[in-house]
Amino acid sequence: MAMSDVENPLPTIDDVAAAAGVSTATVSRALNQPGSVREALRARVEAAVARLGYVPHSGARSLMLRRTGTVGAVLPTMDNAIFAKAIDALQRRLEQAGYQLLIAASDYDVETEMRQAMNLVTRGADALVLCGFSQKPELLQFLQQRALPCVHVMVCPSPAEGTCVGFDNAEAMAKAARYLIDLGHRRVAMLAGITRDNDRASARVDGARRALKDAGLDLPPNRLVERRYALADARDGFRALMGQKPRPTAVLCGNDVLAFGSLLEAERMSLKVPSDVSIIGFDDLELARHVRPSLTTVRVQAEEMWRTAADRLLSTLRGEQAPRATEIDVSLVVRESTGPAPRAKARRG
Amino acid sequence: MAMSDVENPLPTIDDVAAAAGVSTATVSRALNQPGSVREALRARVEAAVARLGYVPHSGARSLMLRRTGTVGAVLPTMDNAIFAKAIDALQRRLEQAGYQLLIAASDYDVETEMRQAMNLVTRGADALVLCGFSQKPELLQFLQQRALPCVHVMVCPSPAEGTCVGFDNAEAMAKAARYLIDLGHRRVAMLAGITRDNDRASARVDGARRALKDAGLDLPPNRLVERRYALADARDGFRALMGQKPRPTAVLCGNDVLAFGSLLEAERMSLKVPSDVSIIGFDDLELARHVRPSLTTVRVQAEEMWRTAADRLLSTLRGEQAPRATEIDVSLVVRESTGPAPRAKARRG
DNA sequence: CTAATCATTGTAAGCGCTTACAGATTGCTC
DNA sequence: GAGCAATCTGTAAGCGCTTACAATGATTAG
Repeated sequence: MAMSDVENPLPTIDDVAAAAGVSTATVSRALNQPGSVREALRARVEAAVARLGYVPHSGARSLMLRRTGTVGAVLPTMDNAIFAKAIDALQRRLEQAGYQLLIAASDYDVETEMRQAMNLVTRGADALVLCGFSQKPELLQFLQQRALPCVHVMVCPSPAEGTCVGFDNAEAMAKAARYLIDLGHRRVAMLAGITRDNDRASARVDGARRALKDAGLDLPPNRLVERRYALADARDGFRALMGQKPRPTAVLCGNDVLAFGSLLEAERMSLKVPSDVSIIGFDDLELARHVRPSLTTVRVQAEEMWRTAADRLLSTLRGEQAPRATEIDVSLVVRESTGPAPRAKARRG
Repeated sequence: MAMSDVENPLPTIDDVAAAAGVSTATVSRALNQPGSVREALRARVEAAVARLGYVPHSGARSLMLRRTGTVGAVLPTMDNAIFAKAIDALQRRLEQAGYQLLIAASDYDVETEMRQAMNLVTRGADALVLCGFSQKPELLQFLQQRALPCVHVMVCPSPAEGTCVGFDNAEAMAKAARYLIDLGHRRVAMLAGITRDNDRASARVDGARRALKDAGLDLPPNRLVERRYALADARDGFRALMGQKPRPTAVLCGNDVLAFGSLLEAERMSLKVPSDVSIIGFDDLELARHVRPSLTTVRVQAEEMWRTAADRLLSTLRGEQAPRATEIDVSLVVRESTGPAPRAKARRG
C-alpha cells in the first residue's frame, strides 16, 4: 500500500505560496491575521493549505514567536484520582486558550521532579505547573532565572516567593481533627500518606498533631503510620493502627483512598464504622458519597483549583498581573463514617 | 524583587561559544556527540553551559532535526482510572526513551478527537496514540499523508490498516456472558457505556449479544441501558435494569466503575449479590478485588498494553519495523460477585 | 487628469540550531 | 626534518517561519 518510500517532504509555506500564487508573507498573514488579507487571496491560500495538507512547522514558528504554546505539568503520579482530575482540568482549560499540556510524573521524588521539570523546559514549555512547594532550590532558581511562569498548586499560602493556588493543608486537617475531638474522641490516630518530599502530606500530619495538642492530646508514634495511596497499603496501615493496645477510636486519613481502604479493612475486621471507629478522609472523591457508610471527608474544590492554576499561568503569559496567592475553599463534609467516641467500657470495673 | 524588567534574552549557543572561547559548532558537538570533542574543550563548554544556564532552543533544534521529541495522546478523558493508568504508563515509557508526552481529551467525541489530534500534530508531535478505531476518516487520512506514526490502543485486530495494541472487546465481553450463561442465567442484562463514537463500548455490547444469541437467548432493548462511567449514573442504570418486570438475574457491566456502582445500588435495593443478582465488571481496577463482594471482572493488562503501545511508536520512530497488531491478554477473573442463577420461585404455582 | 493617501502584497532578514565542508593541528613515518 | 594521514575545530549554509520595510496598485481630493 505504501505509495512510495521516497522521502516525501512535508509541504512548507513556500509550497503553499507557490500553489496559491502569492508570497510566503501573504500565506503567513492569511493564516495568522486573516483580516489583513483580501478575501479573495485568503480563500486561495486556504484552498492551497487544504489541498496540500499544510501544517505550519511548530519549531520554525516557535523560533520566531519565542513561545511554543505548551504548558508543562509535573505531578507526583497520574495513577491517583486526584491527579487524574488535575490533568483533566488543566488540559481542558489550557486547550480553550490554545495551549497544549505536556505532562511528567515525579513519583513523589524531588530529584525526579527536577529532572522532569527541566525536561519540560527543554521541550519548550512556556510555563510550568508544579505540585506543592517542596521543589529543589536549584530548580526554582533555574525557573526564576529563565523568568518562566510557574504556579504551585495544592498549597497556600506560599512560604517563599512564587505564585500558588491551593489551601492550607495543615489547617484543613486540623479542622477535621477538631471535629473528632469535639465528638469526644481522645485516642485519634492518623493514616498519613508518605511524607518524604511531600509538603502536603507533612502539613496534614502537622495540622492533625497541632489540633490534638491544642486539645491537650497527642499523636504518639504508634498512632501515626504512613502508607502509599493504594487500597492494599491503606488496609495494611489501618490494621496496624487498630492493632495498637488501647485502640484508637478515630482515624484521620491522608486522603480518600486511604480512608476507603480503611473502611474496607474495618469491615473485614468486623469493626463498625462509626460506632467502633470513626474515619475521616480527604479530597471528597466521587466515591466518598457513594460508599457505605459514606465518608466524612475534607472537600477540596479540585477542579476549580486546577482550573484557576491554569488561569494564573495564562494571565502571566498574556503579560497580565496575576495574584500571587489564591486560596481555594476546603470544608469538612460530614457523612456517616464519623460519630461520637465509643464509651470506654469494661475498663472502670 | 524583580531584578530588572529589562528584556533578559535567554542565552543562545553563541553566548555559550563566546563564553567557552570556541565556535558554535563545537558547542553543539560537545552537547550532542560528547565523544567527538576533546575532553578539555568539552569541559570548558559544559562549564559555560552551567554558568549561563543555557538550554538549547527546542524550536530551533526541531527545525534542524525534523523531530520534536514529543508524542501526543488523545484519550477520551483523564477522569477515569483506566485512562489515568494509560497516561501514567505512556508517560513513563516515553520518558525513558527521551520523549515527552503531550495529551488531549476527546470527551468521547470524534469531532473533538480530530480537532485535538490535529492540535497535537500542529504542536509538533512526532507520533500519536489514539484510542480505538472510531476516528474520522479525514483524520486517519491526514495522518497517513504526513506519514505520522500512530497506534490505536484498546482494540485488536484492526479493521483497517494501521497499528494496534489491544484486544478483542466483543470476544472479551462474550466470554463474560458465556460464563453467566454457564452458571444458568437466562435473563442477562447489560449496563453498557455510551456507545456513540465509541467502538470499544459498542463491541462489548455486540459481544454480549452474540454470546446470548449463541445460547438461544437475547438482549432485548429493555435489558440494555447505556450510562456514563460515573457512580451516580451507574447506580441509576442498574436501578433501571432491576426495575424490569421479570428481573434480570445477572448484569454485565461495560466497566468496573459501572459494576461498582451496581454493587452499591444493589446493596441500597437490598438485593444480595450474587444470590439475587450476579454482576460482572470490566478492567479489573484495583478496587475490584477489594470491594465486598469482590468483583468478577474481565482483567485487562492495561499497563502492559499502554507500555507496548509506546514501544510500537518508539520502534517506528527509530525506523524499525513494528508488528501491525499486538494482542494483549484478557481473562475473566472470577470473584464473589457472580454465582448460579437464582431458582425461579413462586412462578410455577 | 494628476498627485497624494491608503490598503495590500512582496522582499528579505533573521530567529537559534546542526552539520557538510574546509581548514588547522597533531603525530607518524621515512 | 619534511610529507602525509588522522584528528579536531571553525565557517557558513540553511531548516521554515514571521515581520519590518519597500513596493505596488487602488482610491480620492484638487
